[in-house]
Amino acid sequence: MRQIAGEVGVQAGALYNYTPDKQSLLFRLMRDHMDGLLAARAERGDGGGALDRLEDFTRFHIRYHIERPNEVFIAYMELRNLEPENFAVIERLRGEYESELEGILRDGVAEGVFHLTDPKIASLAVIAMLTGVNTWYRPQGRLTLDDVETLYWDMVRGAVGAAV
Amino acid sequence: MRQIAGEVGVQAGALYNYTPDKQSLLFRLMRDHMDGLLAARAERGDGGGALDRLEDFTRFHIRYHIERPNEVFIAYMELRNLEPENFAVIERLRGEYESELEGILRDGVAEGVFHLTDPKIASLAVIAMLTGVNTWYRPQGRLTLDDVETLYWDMVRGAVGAAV
DNA sequence: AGGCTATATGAACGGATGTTCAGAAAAAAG
DNA sequence: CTTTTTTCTGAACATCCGTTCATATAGCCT
Repeated sequence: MRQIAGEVGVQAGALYNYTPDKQSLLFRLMRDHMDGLLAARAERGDGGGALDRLEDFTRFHIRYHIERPNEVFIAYMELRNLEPENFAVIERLRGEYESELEGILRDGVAEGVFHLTDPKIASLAVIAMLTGVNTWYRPQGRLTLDDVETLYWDMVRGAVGAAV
Repeated sequence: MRQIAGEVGVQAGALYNYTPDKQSLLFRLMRDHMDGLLAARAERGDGGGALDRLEDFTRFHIRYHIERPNEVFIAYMELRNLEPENFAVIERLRGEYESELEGILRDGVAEGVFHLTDPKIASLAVIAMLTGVNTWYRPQGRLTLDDVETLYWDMVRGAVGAAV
């Protein structure tokens, strides 16, 4: 708390005009992040075939997460510091987001364009793969964000068994 | 330290007969984990074509990590608590492991069995995907470890552009 | 200008942390 | 059994942490 206050340019006590305690601050940070993610995702049109929707999801996920490295870092590293009740809320939101992808995968299987025996597991695998970009991507690196999106889209398309 | 001592059944001070300080304890834990991982990996035969070697890597990675959830958890969550010098050592070991996979992918591209424009990125993507199993797998779940291995192998094979 | 509300300070609190160390206890060696 | 070595205890240390609160400051309204 003293560190946060320091970066804001204020004493630690002053923070308690804005949050009842540290746990609430962390929770609101993480819930706002998930709300923002779900809202931004909802803005994307969900029309078209499963293949197009999966490509859109892939590019969206990478871009949204890369643009918010701090939130993403906290969302993953501080999960264990949430009180059980707060943890449950965040996990539910995360589940909602995963269901978005799972729905696309199921539709694609139904369309016959994806070949997956377990869309639920596949959605977790794809999200893990995509979120992994945050651990190595550097804006000044050799790849543009567009390059990265395309590379990952190729891999995701293959992973779900879509034709080349 | 008091918590660790408690689980061992000893007072905190006694731990300092076995480690000079907390940082060394964490570092040794993580280095031993990486050493073990590399050693276990080295024991696997590296003969055969790239496709077989990739399948072996996939199954090996999932199984080795699932059998050591605590070490893996610490290896990921406590990275930021390593002093720079120690961090560099762990990162180098991790790089060694990633290079194993990258080598397989490069060989597969050379053989014409994989279709990847960037084997380095692909290796990171595959490892992220595989390690993700640790976040959801539960031994009493609906899938056996063998099921999981096979599901992921199907996805990995597709992701690297291998023929079905 | 004066009063009111919102916000900030700075010291203090109780408790947790990593670490040290003199002395007790336990184990090994003779 | 006695001595020596290894291991453990229990208290103490300095420092850090989240949080509270009386007091001071700042901004706004009339």
